[in-house]
Amino acid sequence: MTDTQSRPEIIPPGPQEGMAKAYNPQAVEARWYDWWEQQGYFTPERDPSKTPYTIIMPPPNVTGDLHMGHALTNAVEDILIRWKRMNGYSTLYLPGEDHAGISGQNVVEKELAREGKSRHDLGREAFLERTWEWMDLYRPRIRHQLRRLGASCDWTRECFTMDPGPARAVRSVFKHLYDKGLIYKGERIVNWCPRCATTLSDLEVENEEEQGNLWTIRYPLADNPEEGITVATTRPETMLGDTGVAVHPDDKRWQHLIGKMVMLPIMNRPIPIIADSAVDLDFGTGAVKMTPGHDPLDFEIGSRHKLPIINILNLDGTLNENAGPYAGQTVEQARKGVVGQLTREGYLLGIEPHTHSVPHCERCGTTVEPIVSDQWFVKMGPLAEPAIDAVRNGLVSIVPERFTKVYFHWMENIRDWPISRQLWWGHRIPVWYCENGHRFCSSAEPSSVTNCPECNSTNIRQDDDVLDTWFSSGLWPFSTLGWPDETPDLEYFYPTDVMETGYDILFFWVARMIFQGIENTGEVPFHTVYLHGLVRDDRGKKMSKSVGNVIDPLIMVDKFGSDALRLAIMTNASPGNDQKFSEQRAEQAAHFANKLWNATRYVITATDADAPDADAPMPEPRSLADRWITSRHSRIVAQTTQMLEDFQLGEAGKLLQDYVWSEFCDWYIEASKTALKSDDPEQRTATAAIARGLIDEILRLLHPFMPFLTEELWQHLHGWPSRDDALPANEQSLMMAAWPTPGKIDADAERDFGLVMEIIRQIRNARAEAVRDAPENIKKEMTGRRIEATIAGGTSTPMLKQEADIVARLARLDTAKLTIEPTITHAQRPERAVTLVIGEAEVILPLAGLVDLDSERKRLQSEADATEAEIERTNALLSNEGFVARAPAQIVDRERAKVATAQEKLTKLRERLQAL
RNA sequence: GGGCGAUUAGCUCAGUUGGUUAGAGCGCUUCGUUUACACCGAAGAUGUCGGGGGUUCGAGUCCCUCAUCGCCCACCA
Repeated sequence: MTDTQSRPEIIPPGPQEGMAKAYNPQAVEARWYDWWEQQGYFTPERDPSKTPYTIIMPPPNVTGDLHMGHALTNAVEDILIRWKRMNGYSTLYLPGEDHAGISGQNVVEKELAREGKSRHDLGREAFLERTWEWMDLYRPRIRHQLRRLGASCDWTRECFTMDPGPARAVRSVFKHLYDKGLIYKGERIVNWCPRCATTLSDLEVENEEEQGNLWTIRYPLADNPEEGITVATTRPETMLGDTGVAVHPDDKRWQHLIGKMVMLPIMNRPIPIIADSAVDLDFGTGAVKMTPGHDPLDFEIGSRHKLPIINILNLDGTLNENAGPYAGQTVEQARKGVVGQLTREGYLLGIEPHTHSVPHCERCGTTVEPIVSDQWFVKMGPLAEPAIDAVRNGLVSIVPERFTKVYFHWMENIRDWPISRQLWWGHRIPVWYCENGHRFCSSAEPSSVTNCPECNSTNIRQDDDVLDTWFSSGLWPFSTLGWPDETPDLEYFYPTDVMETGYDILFFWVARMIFQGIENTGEVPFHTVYLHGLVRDDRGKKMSKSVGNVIDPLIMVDKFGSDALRLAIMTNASPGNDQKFSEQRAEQAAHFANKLWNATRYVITATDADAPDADAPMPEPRSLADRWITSRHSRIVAQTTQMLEDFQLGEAGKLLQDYVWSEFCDWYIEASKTALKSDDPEQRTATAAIARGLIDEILRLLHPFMPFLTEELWQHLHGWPSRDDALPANEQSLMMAAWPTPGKIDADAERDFGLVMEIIRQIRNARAEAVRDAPENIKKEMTGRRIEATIAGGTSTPMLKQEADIVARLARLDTAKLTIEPTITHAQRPERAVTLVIGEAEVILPLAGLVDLDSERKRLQSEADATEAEIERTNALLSNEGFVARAPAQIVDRERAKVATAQEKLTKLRERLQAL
């Protein structure tokens, strides 16, 4: 158990010492969450002038701490919520917790077991009290963990599935479906977990392939023991409950025996041979023993032929009195005994190894036994149909789209849903029985139900069973908003917008919410289902407590910060796909957080003197670098927004991270340094304003991903610690700041600064190469030394002259000796120099003593060869008539331009080669 | 038995209407203490995009097929 209870001290926002030099996630994260909440930012107004945007949080089970799956779920949801909030929507992110039916009961039973007690020792009431104690202990833990993850949810609307509101919704829905005849009680074959002592739905059963045997047994005819029928079975002990043998009506081998009776060995009971086309001719002997009490198919065939049902199992999985001599034994013991006896008595004809799937309880792993039992069911046919239509008609869309098919397949083949559970913890079935044998359903508060409506008897008893936990979960999108009352919240926020959850509970939960929503509210509960994948360990294994490969998200938060964890978990996967997570991922994201901290800190301090009024609009960019980054920034804003709209959240995060690091930091900040030291005050203020304006927008763009860090940095940028508390509350926080809108694209600036970057890169490269190849003594001399250069810029000369300081600084050139000319004659070239041809520009680096003619010739030659190859390749493409005719003009033009540029480059390279 | 996904650099993975010479992070090599950041910067190496076939002017991207791995669904005893 982690120390997630201890809460870091809250440092209230307000006058501080100034911005810390080092990024400390713990200090940053402790500051903001409570403040946000106090400011009321999490609680949306039902403002009719605004558009609502609602996400109901999938309620975590109150059975333990949050795991990485929760961290992912809540990161995705919080990103969407924060993004929409910044776009002016009235956003509701409604938190809650789930009572978790079987799991909830199990954790408490386990705790009792450590005290040597069972729930029966306590009795129902005391046990429920004990369970509530557990819930009261764990719910605050979950709350605290969600807060640390930064989930900007509205705690004033928090719900628990067992709260009075949702409980009333459960009773109302039950009564509605009951009255409509869609809930019924009946004897059906169900999955029984002997350990949990309850029924399970098919979804709660996991089938596992197991190595077993196929036994063949001879059942003699009742009237002629010499003759018989041979059956094959994987579970010989169930023969004790056999009430027939089935063969296919067309089976030549057994046709003549149809209608005859066989004598069931051991039990000495005559049972009939029946014909049913559900029997597979090719499996085993073609004859199937019928155990309608303990096999789903046998139950089905048996009910067609009115075979008696014999239950041979007690509820704890041992055999009952119907098992004759084997009563009281476990299934395993009985199997051994039955096989032994059959062998001894000569009925066993053979054993062969056979793999078959064995059902296990999803929660405890115990082998599940099919038994016939009186249970409550929801009739699914009429409910499934509109739920299928809703998705087919696009009222609900599923992201990624491929899960739509999975949804259809399940819904179209759906079977009735067994909803009663033989547990104590959960919503008790709102049905009562009176002494006169009447049964009635009431949606009223159970303690107020006192009389039978038919005979007015007060001697009534409520059904002992509780409902499948997913029954209440299925109502979650509206039960949390006050349904069945027509509350203002329901009116305003429902239907909700996005249901975000793991693909593993598409059937359990999503499908059920869809049909419950449609049936009970007349509307789909949400328009979009976004499904994320599983978080696995670094080797791709599912994280599980028993394997011990679980990564605790709160430990990651302690180590690297919540912001880093969120960014890491988001950028590590694409929608619907599993991800492998390792601590290294979070560490990497923490590095980015640190980078952002330092970059912002630099921008603030470097521009403070020239900083414009924070509310002034961004000035027109003047310098090439300013124009370039402004244009690039515009593109990033547009792309990020588009990606978020397309639910490409991870891609959006990666794009931003990449932009900030390798464009804004690596190039723009470096380039801006010369402008910020410029003698021209106008240039200084313009660049200062742009740098501040862009970092402001960068923080906005990153805020949904990294809420704490960006808020802190943004506050610093906007004058905190001297923040004026008199400002309107919604102008004080980044989380309420407006989402950026893309500005103009400046293609010229992008191209021109691209040339500058390329010149710088190539000078750096040439220099590094020359130094690397130089003799030891010269290498020493050259290390760290600035060099001189001449740049011939063609028509780019004025632009390059303007950017000369940047080029010189970043390429480590000696500014005193950097000359920029439109052209350069061969006579002007130094003897021993490296020539770089970059676009229309030529760079001459007199790396005296480092380069000899031979190696320079070789270098130029290989570059010329490469350029020639490129021209050839492109020309081949352009001479392809199909390409020119059918490719978009834009693409063709680009190829043509490419040839022209390359041709020019080649000419220059050849000239230089000849001159050497 | 059906269905879905994956297969891209040494590792983990992006790559959504087919369009420059296929990208990122980590790792690796070399260099670097330039006043935001060594949790850093610069330069570099590594790919028959699982195999085969097809459609197309053009395929990692679309179609067919095969292989390997994984998942989901299913009443073959």
